[in-house]
Order: sequence, then C-alpha cells, then structure tokens
Amino acid sequence: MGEPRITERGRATRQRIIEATGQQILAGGIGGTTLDTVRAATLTSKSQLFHYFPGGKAELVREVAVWEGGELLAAQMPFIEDLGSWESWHSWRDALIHYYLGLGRWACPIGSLATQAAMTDPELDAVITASMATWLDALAAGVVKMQANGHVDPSADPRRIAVAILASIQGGLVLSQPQKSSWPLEAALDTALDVLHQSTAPPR
Amino acid sequence: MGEPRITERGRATRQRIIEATGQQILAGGIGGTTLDTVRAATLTSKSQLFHYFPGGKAELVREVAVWEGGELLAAQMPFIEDLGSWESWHSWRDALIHYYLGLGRWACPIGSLATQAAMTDPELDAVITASMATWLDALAAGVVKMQANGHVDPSADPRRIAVAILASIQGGLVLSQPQKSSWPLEAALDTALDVLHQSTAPPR
DNA sequence: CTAGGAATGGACCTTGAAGTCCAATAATGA
DNA sequence: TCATTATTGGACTTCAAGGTCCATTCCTAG
Repeated sequence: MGEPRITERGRATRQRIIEATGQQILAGGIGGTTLDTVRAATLTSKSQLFHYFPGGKAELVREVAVWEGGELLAAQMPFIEDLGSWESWHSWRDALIHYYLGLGRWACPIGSLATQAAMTDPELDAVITASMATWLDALAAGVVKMQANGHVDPSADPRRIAVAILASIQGGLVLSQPQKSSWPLEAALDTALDVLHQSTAPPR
Repeated sequence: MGEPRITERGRATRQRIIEATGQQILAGGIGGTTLDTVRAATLTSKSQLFHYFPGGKAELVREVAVWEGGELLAAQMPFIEDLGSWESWHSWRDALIHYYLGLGRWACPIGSLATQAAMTDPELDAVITASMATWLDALAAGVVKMQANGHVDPSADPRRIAVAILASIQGGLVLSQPQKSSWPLEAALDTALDVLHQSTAPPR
C-alpha cells in the first residue's frame, strides 16, 4: 500500500485548489465557501476535490490553513528571523502591513480561521495553534535579541511582549475590517512597538 | 395594521431564545448553531422562532448581536462611564476580565461575530460596527478625561490610544482561546494600558 | 363568559451542499 | 508499444437545515 505517486500536473491542480479555497475563505468565510464554488473557480470536478483531499472539506480547509500559515511567515522574511535591531523591527512591521494590504481585505487568514472554526474542528485548531505558536516564538526570539543587544530592558518578559505585539496585530485587524482602512492596525501595532522602545518591564 | 401586542410571556420566550442562541454561537459559532438546536435548548417550536424572528436565522443572529453588545457594555458599568482616574481604569479592566471569565470561554461575543459574518450579512455588520464604535467612543472619552485631569499627555490622540486598547482586548482574546487561559488577554491589555501610564504621544 | 388575538406544537416542504461512484482520458514507466 | 496508474468529468445520492403552514391551546379584554 504505497502512497499514490503524484505527478507534477496533479500537484499543480492540488495547489490551485488550495489557493482558490484560501481566497474564498478570506472573502466569505468557511461557511461562505462551498465545494461547488471552489470547483467552479478552479475548473475542476467534484472527484478531483476528493481525490486530492479524501477527508473532504474539513481536510481541504486544514491544508489551506497550513499553506496560509506558511505564506504569512514567508511574507515576514527575512526580517522575522532577525529582529535584532530597530531597523529590522521597522522593516518587519512594513512587510507585514504590506502583506495584509496585498490580501485586499483587512483580515488575517490565520486569525480569522482561529475564531471561525477552532471549536468545530480540533485538528484545524491544532494547525492554527501551531502556526500562532511559531509566530509567537519568532517574535519572542527577536525581543530576546534586543535584550542581548542592550536595546531592551533585560528584566522584561519576552513572551509577554511578544503576546502583546501579536495581539495588537490580530485585534488591529479586527478593528480595521469595518473601517476598511489600515489605520487601526497600524495604530495598534505601532503603539505596541512603542512599548518595546520604552523598554519597560511590566509594573503589574 | 398595528404591531401585534406582545404579552409578558411572549417577551420572556423571545428573550430565552436570544440568550440560548447567544450561548450556542459563542460555543460553536454561527455555523455550528442551528434553529433545531436552539429549539431544543429553549423547549420551543419552529413556529415560535419565526413568530418572534420573522426574518429567520439572520434576524435572530442580529438580535443576539444587539443583546450581546448591551451585555458587554453593561458589564463594564459603571467604570466605562468614568475612566477619569487610574483607579477607574483599573476597576474597568478588572470588570472586563471578569465578564469574559464569566462567559466560560475566552472569546468576545462581539469580536468573534465580527470576523464570522461581517462579509456575509451587511445588516449584521452594521450592528457589530455600531457596537464597536460605541465601545471605542467610551474609551476615547475616558482618555480625554485623563488628559483633562492632567494624567495623560494632552498631545496624544485619544482615538488612537482607544483603538490600541480595544485591539489589545480583541487580539488578546484571539490568543487566549487556544491557550485556554486569560494570560494572553491580560498581558496584552495591561501592556496597552501601560502606554496610557507613560503618557506617550506616538513618535511615528 | 366569550370572542379574538397571541402563543405554541409539529408535520411538511425545499434547497443547497457534502459526499459517492463509475466511466473515460491522459500520462508514465517498463 | 502496452499495461498500469494518476487524473479528470459529471451524474447521482443523501442529508441536514432553513423555512412554510395550519391546527390547537392559552390568555386577555370587553
């Protein structure tokens, strides 16, 4: 019972399905995305969807989450791997905003999935959680570097700062959506980054 | 064609439906909430649901949003109307955390609805947006009071600070959900409030 | 006490979307 | 070339969930 060999053509079709589904989920949510609309958008047939995603819609959505997580991280490269200087943080911040801008919609592919389906599908929840954890780790590592370089108070908790920054991104996007503008996101994120500048250890 | 007179009994049933639906949406999202499960939970019949909400599920969800918005605001009373002193902010913060704790799940009834159905239902979107705006206004008014009382730098933009705080709440909840703990929410919110303490005008 | 309207019960209809199945075609490797 | 397997097409089935309808019961005002 070997894995079915997959050809280049098949791989491309599979990828096309994932990306189209990602688009539709971002535009209309999981509920607003049906296998039929995906099929239409990708010029595929029902059997193909289940050929590449035997687990049906649930598996497809999970694969979308995995892929979106990768895209999100890739969009922050190479700065997310540095974050050891103010310039690096600034570049990272710009790259992130630019990524969300490119999506054409003020929403986080990962964050919105988190609120939509965490309780419904435990496996999807695991994917989302892992993606968030990776992201959080990267930010925390950056804070540690800043501390090592003497730019940030060494007594501050890196994970706590990282959480605050990540939360400002997610929350900023929630508020940006109705405003159809990036300003809430930018305001929230920049405010969170100011905290880093001020090198404060939390008083509470 | 006068409005149908509504009796006390009817009003109670209607309210029971709204609250049960709110519970289910919080637990399983809009997609995970069906009229049948609501009917079962409220010991009502299909006809009652449509009797009180002729617009069907969409109208019911909207009414839930309105009600949840009211509850959320009420939970922050009376502090949200003050916010003119550090003690007031602190009490407000505690009341808010306590409210979310009482929900038994780390999610915002309003914020999660925002991500779930903004694009699907414009009318629901309007309700959510209005609720957020009210909340934001209250926080901004508090910041203005703090400035008037000489506790915060008068050159700071109150709405910007309010957005940062609200974003930290929404984002903190997004991160708290997978952790099943309040600490991300508290970390994010407290960090945002620190900014207020430091009376900083945004440098960017 | 009684008529009319509110409240309720529940069977029934309809639709949309997930998922199944089998046949046909294209590619690949021996 | 040819057998095998991946890929594709699309009809068909199933079922959950929203929504309709009408009969029945309960309440209230006059």
